[in-house]
Amino acid sequence: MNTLKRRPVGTAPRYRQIAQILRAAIGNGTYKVGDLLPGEIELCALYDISRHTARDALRLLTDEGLVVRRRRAGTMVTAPPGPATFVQPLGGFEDLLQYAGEARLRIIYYGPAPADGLAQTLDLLPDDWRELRGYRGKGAQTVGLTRMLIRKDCAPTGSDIDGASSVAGAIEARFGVVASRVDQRISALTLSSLLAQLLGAPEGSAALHTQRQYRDATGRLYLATETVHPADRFAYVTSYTRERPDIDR
Amino acid sequence: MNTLKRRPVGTAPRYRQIAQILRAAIGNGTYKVGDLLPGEIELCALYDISRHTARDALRLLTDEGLVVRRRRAGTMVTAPPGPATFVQPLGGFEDLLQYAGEARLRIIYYGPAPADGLAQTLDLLPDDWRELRGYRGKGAQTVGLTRMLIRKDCAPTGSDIDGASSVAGAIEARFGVVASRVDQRISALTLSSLLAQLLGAPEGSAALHTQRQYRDATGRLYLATETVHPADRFAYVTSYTRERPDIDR
DNA sequence: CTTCCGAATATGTCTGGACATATGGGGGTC
DNA sequence: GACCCCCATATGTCCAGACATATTCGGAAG
Repeated sequence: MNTLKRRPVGTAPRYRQIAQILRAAIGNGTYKVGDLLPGEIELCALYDISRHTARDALRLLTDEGLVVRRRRAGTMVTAPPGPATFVQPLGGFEDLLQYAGEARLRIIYYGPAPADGLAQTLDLLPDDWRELRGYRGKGAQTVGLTRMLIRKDCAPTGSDIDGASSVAGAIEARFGVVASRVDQRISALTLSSLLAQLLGAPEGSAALHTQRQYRDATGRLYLATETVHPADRFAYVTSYTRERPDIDR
Repeated sequence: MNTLKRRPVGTAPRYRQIAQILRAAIGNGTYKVGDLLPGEIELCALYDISRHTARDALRLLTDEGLVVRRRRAGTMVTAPPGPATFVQPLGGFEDLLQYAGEARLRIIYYGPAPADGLAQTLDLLPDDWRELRGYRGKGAQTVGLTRMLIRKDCAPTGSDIDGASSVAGAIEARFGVVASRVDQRISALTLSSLLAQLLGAPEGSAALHTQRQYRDATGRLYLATETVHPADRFAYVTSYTRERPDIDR
C-alpha cells in the first residue's frame, strides 16, 4: 500500500516520533535494562511504518547509547534514557570535557591575523579574521597556550572576552551567533623550542594539542581555536555515567 | 533492474567502500576543505549505486566530522588536513563500548596478571584479574599499545576478544555485564625507550596516553585499560551538533 | 538599486521489496 | 552431560521510486 499519509506540517518526522515513543517506553519501565525491544518487523506492524523507518528510529536510539543491536539477538536495552551526563546538554559546547578547574584566558595579543599565522595553517584569508593569542591558566599557573582565529564580522572586543567564560560564549552573547556544530581534535605534540620557552616547559617534552572548529547554522567556520597543554600540567578527565542522578535521597 | 551484484565475501559493504573512496579523495586533495562533494544523484551515477547507499556513505563521513550537509547547498568538506593519523570518535558512552574505530586488537599476551604489572599500579590483587597486552592497529599498521586488566569472573576467551571490536563490547556480549560508569583520562606522554621500541617510534617523541576504568552496576571495577598512541598515528576527534528543540510529537 | 518572490535543486523522509549474514539455540551425537 | 552442527531468525545491505522541505539564486517588481 503506497497510500501517502501526509504528515501534518510542524510535526516531527515519523522515525523521530517512533524513537520518542520507544525512549518513553524505556523510561517508564515498559522495557527495562536487559530487555529486548520489539524487532524491526514487529515495529512495522505496530506503528504501520516501513522497515526502513523503523530502522531509522532504532538508529537514533543506538546513537544515543540506549540500546545495543546484534544480529539474530535483537535490540537490547542497555541504559535508561534521561538527562544522562554524557548526552550533550547543548548549553555551550565549550565545557563538554570538563576542564580541570576553570582555566581563565589571559590575552597576549588580539588584532589582525598575520599572514603566516594560524590563517595559513588553516588555509584561510587573513584579512577576514582576527587572531588572538593568550595563556590559559589558573591563578599564577599557566596550563596552556592558546591561539585562535575569529571571523571579523563576529569578533568581540577584548574586554568582552575577558569577562566571558569562553570566547564562543562571548560571541554568542554579543552577536547571537551560536555554534551549530563543533569539531574537536585531541592529539599529542612534541614541544618545539619556541613553545617550550613560552610555556616554561622542557624542550622536546610531550604536550596535549587540542583544536576546535566552530561553525554557524550555515556550516560556515567562524571560530577556530588551538591550545597546547604541557603533559605534566593538564589532562582531560571525563566521567561517563549511565546512572541518573538520584533525586530522592 | 534488480540485478544482484553479489559482493564477494570478505569485502567491505558497498557504502563503506564509497565512504573510503571519498575519504581518500578528501585526503589527497581532490576535494579541498570548502569544496562541495558530488551530490547524491551524481554519486549514484558515478559508482552505480542506489541513492540510499550513497546516503549511507555520506552519513559515515558526516558522523566522522569530515563533511557538513545542508539542503540545497550540498555536501561541503570541513575536514582539516591530516589523513595519515587514525581518528577515534569520542562522542559519548557508546563510543567507548562499541566501535573502537576500526583498529583491531592484536593480542600479545593474555593470562594471569603478574604481580608487578598493571595490578600493582592500580593497587589490585593480581589473583583476581587477568592481564592482556596487545597492539591496536589496522592491517600492518600499529596505532597503539594496550595493556588491560579484566576481572576474572568476566574474562572472555582470547577468540571472543579477537573477533570483537572492543573488549568492553565482548564482555557485554558474553557476560551481560554492562558498563554503568566509565572514567577516562587522556594525557600526553613522552615515549620511554622501551615503549618507543615496541611501537617503532622515535624515543622521546610524544604520545597520547588513555586510561579507562569500567565499572558495573554495583560500582565495582571490572575492566581497566591503558593505551599509548604515538602522536603521529592517532587522534581523538569529536563532532558535536546542536539539534533543534525536539518536537517529536 | 534594493526587495521580494517563485522556480530550481539537493537533501530529507518514507514506502516496498529482496537477498546477505551472523548467531542463538535446538537437536542430535558421542 | 558435553560437544558439534544446522537452521530459523533478526539485523545488515542494497535496490528502485515518490513526495516533502529547505535554501539558493535569479528575475520581477518597486
